[in-house]
Amino acid sequence: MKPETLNFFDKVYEVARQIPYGRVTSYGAIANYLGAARSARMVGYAMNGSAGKDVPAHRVVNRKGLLTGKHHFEGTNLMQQLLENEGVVVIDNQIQDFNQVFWDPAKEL
DNA sequence: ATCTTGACTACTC
DNA sequence: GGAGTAGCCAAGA
Repeated sequence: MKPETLNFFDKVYEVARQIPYGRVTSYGAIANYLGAARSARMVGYAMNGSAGKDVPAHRVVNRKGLLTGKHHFEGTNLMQQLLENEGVVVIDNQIQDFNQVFWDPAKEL
């Protein structure tokens, strides 16, 4: 495995892992940071393999702050519970004050 | 190599 | 303004 040929997934994992506590980001933001702005779907897809890793996938949501991927978690409300536990207000799978808790890796990293 | 799929996003109606 | 359609890219079969 070549260093410069790091899998897209691995890059996503590294970025997602650096998401600060109590913050969230969007798939598109991560994809943009990786240089693949149009691969937002891939980011989410990558999260699919984040299970068992230190990747806080629950901090990654779509650009609307909606917990679209909550179904991929164990429980249906686990993702929301985790976010709320970090201080993020989530109501009905929708992150409140998304703009405030939003964390852009391309700008803050 | 071709086709399908997917935790997305943006544009249109 | 809610819902539908299309475009995108990368990975797996």
